[in-house]
Amino acid sequence: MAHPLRDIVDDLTAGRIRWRAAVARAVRCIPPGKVLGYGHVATLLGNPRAARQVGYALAALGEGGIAADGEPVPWWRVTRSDGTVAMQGDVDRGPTQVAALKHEGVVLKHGKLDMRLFRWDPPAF
DNA sequence: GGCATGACATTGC
DNA sequence: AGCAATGCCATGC
Repeated sequence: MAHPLRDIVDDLTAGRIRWRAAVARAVRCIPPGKVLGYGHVATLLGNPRAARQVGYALAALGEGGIAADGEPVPWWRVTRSDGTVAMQGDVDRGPTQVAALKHEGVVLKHGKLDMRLFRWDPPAF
């Protein structure tokens, strides 16, 4: 397993894991201080058009971002491709995500973050 | 299998 | 820049 992402994609395509489980594992690969767009995650998993389903998978996370496997997921490192944060209108999750990002050094200017600067460059595989 | 539901992306105003 | 209309597809009923 040279690259964790490769294993995830393999498990997904082989039908060993569900889509949302693949999303959870992929998001865990994002290092602190970096972010990825929903579409980026979908692309990594081999389904470029399933951006919306990435959001759906994250929405299915339990309290505290705990996935079905019991492990936490750094869901706050996933933003919209234009650099805005989803659910900003949400009194709970919106501010929480912004605060978590800021804690890792990801600053937002005018409600947006610079994707050119903070987007994670995944290892090729 | 059909139908509704979305933490999105893209395009066209 | 901002907004509406469309396309998308995993999940659950």
